Amino acid sequence: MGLDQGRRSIGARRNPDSADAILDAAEAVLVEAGYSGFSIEAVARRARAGKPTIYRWWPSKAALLFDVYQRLKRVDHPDTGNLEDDLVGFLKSLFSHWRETSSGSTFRSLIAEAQSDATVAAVLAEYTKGRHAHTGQMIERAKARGEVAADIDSTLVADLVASFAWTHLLTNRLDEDETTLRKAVGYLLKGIAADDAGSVGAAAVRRRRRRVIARTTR
Amino acid sequence: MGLDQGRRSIGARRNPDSADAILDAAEAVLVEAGYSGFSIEAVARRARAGKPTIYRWWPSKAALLFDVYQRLKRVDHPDTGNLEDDLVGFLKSLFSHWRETSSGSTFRSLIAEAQSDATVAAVLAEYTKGRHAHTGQMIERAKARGEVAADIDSTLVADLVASFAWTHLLTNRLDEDETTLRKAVGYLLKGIAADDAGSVGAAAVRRRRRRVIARTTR
DNA sequence: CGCACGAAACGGACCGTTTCGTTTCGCCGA
DNA sequence: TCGGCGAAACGAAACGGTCCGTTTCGTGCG
Repeated sequence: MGLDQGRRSIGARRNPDSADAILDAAEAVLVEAGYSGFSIEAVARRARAGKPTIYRWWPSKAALLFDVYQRLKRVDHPDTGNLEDDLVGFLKSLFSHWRETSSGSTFRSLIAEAQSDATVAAVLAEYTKGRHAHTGQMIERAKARGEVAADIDSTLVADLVASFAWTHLLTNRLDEDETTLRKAVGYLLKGIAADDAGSVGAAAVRRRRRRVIARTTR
Repeated sequence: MGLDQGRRSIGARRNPDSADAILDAAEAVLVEAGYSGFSIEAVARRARAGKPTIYRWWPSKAALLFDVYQRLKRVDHPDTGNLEDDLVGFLKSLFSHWRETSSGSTFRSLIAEAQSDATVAAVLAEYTKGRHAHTGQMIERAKARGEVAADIDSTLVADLVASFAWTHLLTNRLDEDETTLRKAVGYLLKGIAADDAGSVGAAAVRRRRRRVIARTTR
């Protein structure tokens, strides 16, 4: 299910060039004019496309934003064998991706849009649920290694991590330095650590950690 | 400093009835039509007021929202002598206040508005900084009691708690049950606990806790 | 022919501002 | 103390402008 459900799919022969031009233009407008300047008319002007063409394929502004975001999305969910490094790495990757591509503004706009459109809110909720699953897996892996207590609610922990990320995005604090990130993750991690993995053992775990090639999710 | 800085202040004799009617109308419109239906024209119609009257006193939609919010704001920062209860109580109070008054929709709208208006973002940032101070004091009190480790960054912890609250507001999850709240707070708390206040000692602390009349901040 | 396209124009909503004529209120002089 | 005058805030209406989402047109391509 998605925001673009309204698109005609039977017998449609959409012009791919046109669609790309529109997505390119949407991205450009968002970067140059910001969310407040992001209108279908502006995108159409920029893409030298007609408004009906946009409306034919994207039922709403949010659907267009969503496609722009998904075209850009590329975030690491590292697997280093150590949860702290995994989480800090994930957040660093996410923040820099949000900062350095138009993906940050796009996602901010989507969240803002969701505040006035229940449909967008629903799609965004489902989407983030899927995202949380990836983070949850990082925590489950740590649980399997005995790094994290077995009775920990990994969904809730993933939610806490995501909350941290969202708030930093929304309040324009994506430039947070690694020290602060590590401190925040550290507080949380100590709170969910397995009882036999005290602060002494943690150093041992870190020494033991495998360096695994980061997995990149689409 | 505020969003309403533009108001005339010298020799102004604003009609208080009119101002109240406008704030009442703004609140009503927000509740009945939601953020997407919240327009200056709609508020003016509802208040049987002229648009210029609104623009005379509030330079922007956000300034009006901000005044509506501040008129409603009333959240407990409890002091029970136990940080977990303080934080859970604070969150419960905040969530129910957001849920049961128009204050939640108003704050959501403000956050959304901040995504497209840098001025609003700045004011909101300063406002939340002030709010965080209250939460920070709860943590500092716990630090003084020896409940929390001395080297903990209470600002960062307050930030984490606020992130949790914001995200729940923005994703329409203000109905979170106390168990989940307590679990989330618990994870964080164990992470920042003083070393000599292990999970065994925590129960003792809880038994020892003072029940203090909750302080209500404006 | 069928269909997607760009362009143009539609009615409608809201923006922020300007121009009206009216009402309210503070001040000041009688 | 009281009456009146002027300033200021008011509601209503209308302005030009932008954007909405839709409709209509002529064009071009398969």
